[in-house]
Amino acid sequence: MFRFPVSLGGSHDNTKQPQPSDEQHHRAVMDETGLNLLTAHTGSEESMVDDGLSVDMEEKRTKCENAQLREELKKAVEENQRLKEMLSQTTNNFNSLQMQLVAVMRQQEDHHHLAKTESKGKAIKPPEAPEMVPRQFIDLGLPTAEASSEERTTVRSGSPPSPLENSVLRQRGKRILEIEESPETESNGWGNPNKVPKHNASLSNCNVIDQSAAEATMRKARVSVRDRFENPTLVDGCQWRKYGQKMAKGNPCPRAYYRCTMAVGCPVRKQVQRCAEDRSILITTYEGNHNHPLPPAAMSMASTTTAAASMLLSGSTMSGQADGLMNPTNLLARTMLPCSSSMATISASAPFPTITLDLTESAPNADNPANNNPLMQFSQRSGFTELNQSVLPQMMGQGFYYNQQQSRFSGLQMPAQSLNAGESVSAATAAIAADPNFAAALAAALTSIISGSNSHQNGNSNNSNGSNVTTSNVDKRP
DNA sequence: CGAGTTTGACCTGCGC
DNA sequence: GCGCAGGTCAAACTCG
Repeated sequence: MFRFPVSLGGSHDNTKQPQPSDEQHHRAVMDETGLNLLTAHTGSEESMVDDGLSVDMEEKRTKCENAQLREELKKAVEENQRLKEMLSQTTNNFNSLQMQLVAVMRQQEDHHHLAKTESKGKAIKPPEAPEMVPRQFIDLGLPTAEASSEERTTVRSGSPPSPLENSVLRQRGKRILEIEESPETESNGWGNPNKVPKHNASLSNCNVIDQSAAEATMRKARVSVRDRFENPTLVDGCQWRKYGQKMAKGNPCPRAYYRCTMAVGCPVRKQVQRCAEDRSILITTYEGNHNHPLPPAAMSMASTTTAAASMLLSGSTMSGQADGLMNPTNLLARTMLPCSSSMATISASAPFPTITLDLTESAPNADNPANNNPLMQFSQRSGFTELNQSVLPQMMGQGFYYNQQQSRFSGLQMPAQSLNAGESVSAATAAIAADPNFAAALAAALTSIISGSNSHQNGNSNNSNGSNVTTSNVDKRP
């Protein structure tokens, strides 16, 4: 069984182990805001006031502290060892899955080639249905009716290949992605969304228009996070570069604009502004999806915000696609809502659909750092077991990079209140399977858990790992 | 010297 | 059409 005991709740750690990055976090907060915010007291150093104890007493205390530190170190080493084992096992599973994928793709390719060869003898070739399996699984580009997978890849706007995609292509001997920077991409890469070429609308292909609209919608969807700026959760682990600052109307504090610089062409931007009413509150608004894997430190926030964005969109687009249960974002749409009344609000009146995650309010169990992360809250509030508490956040954080690109829009219209644990687990399994990295290992683990603990499972076939490879082809890519 | 920040100018959308 | 506000660009500047 796979267990991921790593807490992704931002930089919080249940074990309260020494965190040398705390100071960096706070400095980063200050840098990020560009607002010269004061940093909070970072040290946990205790008062060293002489209380009159004798030297012996102090020595005893020092020894005691040393023992405690050694104990913590020992625990950390054990934890590290466990993580290493898990990593190697996961890597093995990933490799095997990848090999299977390549085999399937080669089969498909051969089949396709064969069909083409046969059709060459005929004057008119009947329209072919797109190859669904490979694209659904690996092609993160927007599917068009006539574009081949290679074409779709090149159309993509400035997004570097995913590791999986790249590796597959490497194995196919095609390094397409290295030459994918089209002139349009160059000119638009960072381009102002407002500067999206208008001639696009004149393209004859309606799909292109739909895609543009879909992209625009997704691009405009925002997730706003309110948090006190001393909360390191806001330091999301990504690298940001400030590209502008502006005074916003109605707020004496300037708004700073940042873009993600962790990968060339990453479309994610964020705005940081202090709350006008309470200047100790930072409002960070994220926009867009990362096109690169995120560092662990960034997983928590990124998964939270992108999940919220996806939730927002899946609830607003109402596409009615049949892939609802296969979409991990729907899982969040279904799981976050029931518990999000106090921490997440959706604004329909805003210029762009925006969901606000308010992390300033402490949860009842305030001593639990996980409460700062809505996803953690979800996993706890929804009655998930230890498995879910450990696996789900990890899976979400790890998987969203791919998941966002595979299924942007989905149409799950299931009332949030109807969610039950069984469905959650089913959806969780689907979500896991949508992530190429962890599909094999985690889906197997979850399935075994489900079959063991959820005898009342409703028998929904969507929860099985077998069908997950054919995830939605509704959307797919920024 | 390169990377990041600052800041005024510019562009675009929207309401009137 | 005009003005306003939000958002972005890019040259100048700063910093390590």
